Amino acid sequence: MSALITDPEMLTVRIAELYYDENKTQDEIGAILGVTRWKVGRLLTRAREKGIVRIEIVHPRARRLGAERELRERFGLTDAVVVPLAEDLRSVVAQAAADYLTALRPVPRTLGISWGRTLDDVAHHLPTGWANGVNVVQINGGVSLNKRAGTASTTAVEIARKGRGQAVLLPSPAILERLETKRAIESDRTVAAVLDRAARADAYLYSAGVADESSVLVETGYLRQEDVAELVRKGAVGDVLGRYIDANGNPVDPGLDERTVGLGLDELRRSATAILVVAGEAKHPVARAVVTSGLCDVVVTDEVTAAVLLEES
Amino acid sequence: MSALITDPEMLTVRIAELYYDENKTQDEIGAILGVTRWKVGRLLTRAREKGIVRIEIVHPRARRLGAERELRERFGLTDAVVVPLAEDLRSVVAQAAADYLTALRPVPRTLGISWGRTLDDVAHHLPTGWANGVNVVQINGGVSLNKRAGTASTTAVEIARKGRGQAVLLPSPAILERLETKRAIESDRTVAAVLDRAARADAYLYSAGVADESSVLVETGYLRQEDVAELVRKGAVGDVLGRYIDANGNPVDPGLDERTVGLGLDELRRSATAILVVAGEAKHPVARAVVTSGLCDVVVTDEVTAAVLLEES
DNA sequence: CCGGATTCTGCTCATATGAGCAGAGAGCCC
DNA sequence: GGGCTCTCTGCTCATATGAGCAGAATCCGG
Repeated sequence: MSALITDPEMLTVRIAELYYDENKTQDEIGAILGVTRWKVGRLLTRAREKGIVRIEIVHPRARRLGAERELRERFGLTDAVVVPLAEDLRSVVAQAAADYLTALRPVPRTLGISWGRTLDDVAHHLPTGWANGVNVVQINGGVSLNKRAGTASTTAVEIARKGRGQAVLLPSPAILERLETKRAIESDRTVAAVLDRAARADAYLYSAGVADESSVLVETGYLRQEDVAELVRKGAVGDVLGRYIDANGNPVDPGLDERTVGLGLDELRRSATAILVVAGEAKHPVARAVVTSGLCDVVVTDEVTAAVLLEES
Repeated sequence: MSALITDPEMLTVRIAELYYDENKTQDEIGAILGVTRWKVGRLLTRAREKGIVRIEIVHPRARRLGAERELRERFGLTDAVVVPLAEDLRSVVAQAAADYLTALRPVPRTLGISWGRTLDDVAHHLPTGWANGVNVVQINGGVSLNKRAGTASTTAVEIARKGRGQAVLLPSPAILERLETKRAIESDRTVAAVLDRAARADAYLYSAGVADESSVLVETGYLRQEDVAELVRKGAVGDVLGRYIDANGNPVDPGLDERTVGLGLDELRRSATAILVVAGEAKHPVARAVVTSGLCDVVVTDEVTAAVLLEES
């Protein structure tokens, strides 16, 4: 076992082996290899930096804290949650969002949510009793017309139930054909009350949609494929709360935006706790738009999306 | 960032993340997650044990110290070197053997070696100046008849040259047809002198051969395929220094063994520093025989072979 | 519901460890 | 060769950490 190692990298490796595999003390290692314990310590630090020693946390619910820190710093977010890649990515990200919501302090009295598959997943992953008396408010329309109508309302109801609180649904279409109709609906007492609560929510939890023919807004009949194609031509990268935005986070079609019912983008921007949940390659462009334009304060996503967001642009 | 985690495993994961990814102190982590620092420490230990935290040393010349320890303990070896799996396994193991020899203290004044591909590889990987004046003695015959005659002698010469010493070759066939001839050769002054030095070497470095038609002893014409097949039928698993052994490390054919020139197995067993270098699946049975029967004091091998050796038998 | 066993808790204290520093050495430009 | 910077070395010292312990909590078979 006595040894005098010549090659300095080899020395580092041997030290790492003795320290991490055999867990000897740095002092002992120094004695064995004939170097001072400080050198051992320094070499160990370098081994970790150079990646000779790789420390990995193996768990489906593990997070990528390095990426999270970078996201916070780069985009001035209050928080970021990045999960490692997995088979069922949507589910893992939804779980992470659920965990985040559960751990969120102060617990929001009123939580504004959008709807869609992602939000529904989050709802399913929330534990019963994640809060004790939250009011959940839908912040964008779409209940009635939606084929997935069931889902849209049950999402809110489920989140509320598990948080031992009430759900407040927004009884309105997502987009109206005429501006007058939209104004009229907005001024209806029931709708106005909901929108008012939505505007004053303590936190928002929402996802974003991709601007292509598969969009739910197309699927549900609010828009035709041609409309979306036209929006894309104008620079749309996706939608947030039913509102199509460009890469800078601005509405691509102000007229359309005017006819969309629900919380406005500026109101969302004004919030201190707007949580974006987004996963998957298709959503990279929207995610980038939302994060860079300050539409969210917290982002929950997967490591690939995080890496894309962090690419020098 | 504030959080109160319920699920205990989740807590462990979060702690591991904060400790290893963010390198916060256990104290800080305790404060963040609302647990005592001792609990943090204990959970961290468990995380490592349970494999939630995996620490890996990534380097071609890294070793598997856990397996090495087990080998030492199980078989009463003075030492063991186990290298991770790689493309060029033979080369990695040879490198490891070369490293081991270089680091061996006290430096042997006389080193006995066998010959073959493995030993040749080791010779190539030794650095010039690995020792300062070693005498290298061949411990088994085979020089003259061997097609690889060049290799056999150059191996010894190269090891000696790089150790700034002299090589002593054994000028004899490996196996003789008649016992009388063998006795006669052995009593020849030149041969006897070499065998004497071989018997008194400070350390031995050798490999082992597989008992099948591909054996060098067949290739070189000492044995016929039928002979090897017969030996296998009698229980041969491979050869050490040209001597065929069974799973218990005993000669399978005493008559044949008698006619084999070179260091005897008992002499090898008596040595305090007999280093076996062995790699690859084909050699698992011989490796097992050698290691379990006390023919070696040190084994240098790959992790798969090590795992096989450590299997409960 | 009870005792016994096992696990969990918070603690003390000795030890291991890294930050920071000043001097030594190596490389390098003139 | 002389001065310059940059890295490397061995050190002091404050701090982080784990072993070991005794009491608390929990589990479990009767």
